[in-house]
Amino acid sequence: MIQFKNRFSILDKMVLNSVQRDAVLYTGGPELVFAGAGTGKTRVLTAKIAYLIDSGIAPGHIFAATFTNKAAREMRSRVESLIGIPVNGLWIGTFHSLCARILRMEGRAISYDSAFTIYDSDDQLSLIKKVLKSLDIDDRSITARQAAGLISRYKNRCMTVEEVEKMAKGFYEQEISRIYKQYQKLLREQQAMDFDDLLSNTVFLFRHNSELLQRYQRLFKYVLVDEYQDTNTAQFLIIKELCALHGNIFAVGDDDQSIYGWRGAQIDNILYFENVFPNTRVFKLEQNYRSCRTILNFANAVIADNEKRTQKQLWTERNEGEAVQVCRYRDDRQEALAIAEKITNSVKGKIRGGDVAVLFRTNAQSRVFEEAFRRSRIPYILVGGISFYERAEIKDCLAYLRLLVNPRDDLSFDRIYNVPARGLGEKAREQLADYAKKSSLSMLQGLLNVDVAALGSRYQKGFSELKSIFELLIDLCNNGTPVEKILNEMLQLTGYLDILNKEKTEESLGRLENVNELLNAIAIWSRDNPDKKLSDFLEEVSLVSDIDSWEKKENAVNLMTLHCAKGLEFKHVYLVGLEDGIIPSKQNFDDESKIEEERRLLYVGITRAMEKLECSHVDQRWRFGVLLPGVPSRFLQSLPKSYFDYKDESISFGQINPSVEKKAAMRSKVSQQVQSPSEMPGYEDFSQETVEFRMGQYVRHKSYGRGRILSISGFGDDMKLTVLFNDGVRRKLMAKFANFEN
DNA sequence: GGCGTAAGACTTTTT
DNA sequence: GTCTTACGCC
Repeated sequence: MIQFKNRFSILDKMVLNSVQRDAVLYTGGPELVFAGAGTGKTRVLTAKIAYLIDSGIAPGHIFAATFTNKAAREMRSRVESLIGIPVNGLWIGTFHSLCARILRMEGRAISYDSAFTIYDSDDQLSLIKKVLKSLDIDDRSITARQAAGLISRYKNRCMTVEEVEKMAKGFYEQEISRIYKQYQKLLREQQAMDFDDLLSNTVFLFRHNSELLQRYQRLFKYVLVDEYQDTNTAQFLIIKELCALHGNIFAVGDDDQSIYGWRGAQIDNILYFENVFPNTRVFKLEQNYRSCRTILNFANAVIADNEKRTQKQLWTERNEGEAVQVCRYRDDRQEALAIAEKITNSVKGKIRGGDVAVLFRTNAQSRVFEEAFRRSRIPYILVGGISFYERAEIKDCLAYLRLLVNPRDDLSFDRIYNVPARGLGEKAREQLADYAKKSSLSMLQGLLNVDVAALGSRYQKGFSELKSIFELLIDLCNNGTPVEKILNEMLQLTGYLDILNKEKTEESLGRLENVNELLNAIAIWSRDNPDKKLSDFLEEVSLVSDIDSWEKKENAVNLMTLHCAKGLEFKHVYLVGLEDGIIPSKQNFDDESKIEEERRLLYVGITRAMEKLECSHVDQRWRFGVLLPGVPSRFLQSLPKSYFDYKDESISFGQINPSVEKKAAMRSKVSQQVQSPSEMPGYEDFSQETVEFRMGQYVRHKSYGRGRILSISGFGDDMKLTVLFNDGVRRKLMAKFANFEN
């Protein structure tokens, strides 16, 4: 029995309302906290952990699952500042990272050793493509993507290969089950797990090793779960097993913010929580501290249209606030330009760029905004898109490092055996693969074992080069050489750096910079984590999300998807592209439960706003290079007009919204400080380059001479220019390295 | 076996 | 409009 004393010492440090306080203090078994948007969910969760530790439960006995690493990091540091001591042993992190930790220690029970590799979705897709080829399945009948989706669904429900095999009906399902079987076999052989495996393998591990399960049941005296509405079946099973003995589960969530159904999340987990955990005590946090009344009413009205939800109504003591605006624009370009202008006017007042967010349904929508912001010289941060660790050159580097930790990772071997090119192609690979298969070795193990001459004289040079590189790197690794030194050595030995250096195209310079950035990141990481190993670094890298590295910058406007925005708040929010087919997404038209999820997504977006909310839709939108017509989202159309002010801005040509302009002009006159963009504070935050290029512009390059810009593509750091030089050669340059002379 | 060009697909959201 | 893949030439 746990003794709870010092009841109030910790609580006194936190300002909690009475429901929050009751939720924190309750320790009588299963507990479910419905925490509406902005009702202080994180505060309660943090207080709960601090309270448990203060009551005598060692941090190492607490298991707390959050939705992002960022949330985990923040929560850990808040708990530490509350109780005043470090909580090193605390198990806090995403489900994926917590499971990875368990699997690294216990994987032997399911034939995985502690050095297994984590495959991201790209790797997963590559491996499935390989499987399709080996099973001779035409990728026009089943695409790798489809197979990946279905396999992921099986795994999310913790269905084993055998179970799927048994229930597969019809040709299609049987084919998928064949793919699943072969895919799992390859993963096992290569000692690799995909994201779903981290969860499902943990379930399988517990399922087949009751002693081990009991050990963890005793270890974790308290289980806390954030964002419970977004848990999938595998996560649910893990939780259920872990608290089967004591029932000490504390789940926090909001069914109205369940937006990951497409990833296997079961909203039923939260809705039927009380059926699964008997004698559950339910708390409902309904007082919202974030948004003003107009916004909250708007949000309540939108979500009220959903059938499948628990009854609740957010309320606030905050002021009425400005009316919610719904704007109609002519097309997405006008939408972006108009919003850029509105933001420009806002930042002339007391609003900073960092207080503002533009939220959209799909990543593709960010482009027009980037363009408009560049034009208006508004600093911005784009969250998501192609992440650093997905870039080809970074994945090459990581593949080398992965192989040093796990030599059985054939997928990584495939990636790099001829990178940089050393004359080894498909034929060469087959030679080595034959040998490896005969000797039951992985590709790299085979290479290290084989007499290279036996693989054919044509490939001897390439293979012996690769072999000696790895022999050297493995030596360094065994000597405990710092990771950045190993990577640096790899870059030198393989000639990767030389090739990039020689190439001198502006694109290669970009790649070079990325590689250097990786070296720096590793060096910093090693310094901060002196007792961690290369394998730890690789794991952290595999499990980072886009939002994990996001930091609010004072002056930079935030651009992100609605999914990314969950859990965040901004003074001003622009919800853009509210058209039927975008939100709700066309692909979810068929199913009412999916429509409800889309409505929740909109609800999540709305409830991010504190003071000002503008929703917008356009008549026409550029997609795939053509203009497509659009109608306002059904979610807007079903709303009584009393909840918002409607503005048709599609009719205004040229200068947009003169009334806003006039007001802003008046305000700046009063305050006597008109800021030109270049004097904007924190302008150095503006990573997006200050130089602007136009099509047709004449430029002079230090080595290529004079030329004319033919086309511009991409934005920010990725902006590329196609320039026709006077020597008649067309060259593609990275704008940020172009360094033109005047 | 490497490199360039052309056709095709593609956009939901992400640990 | 952009990215990936396939194919043909060197």
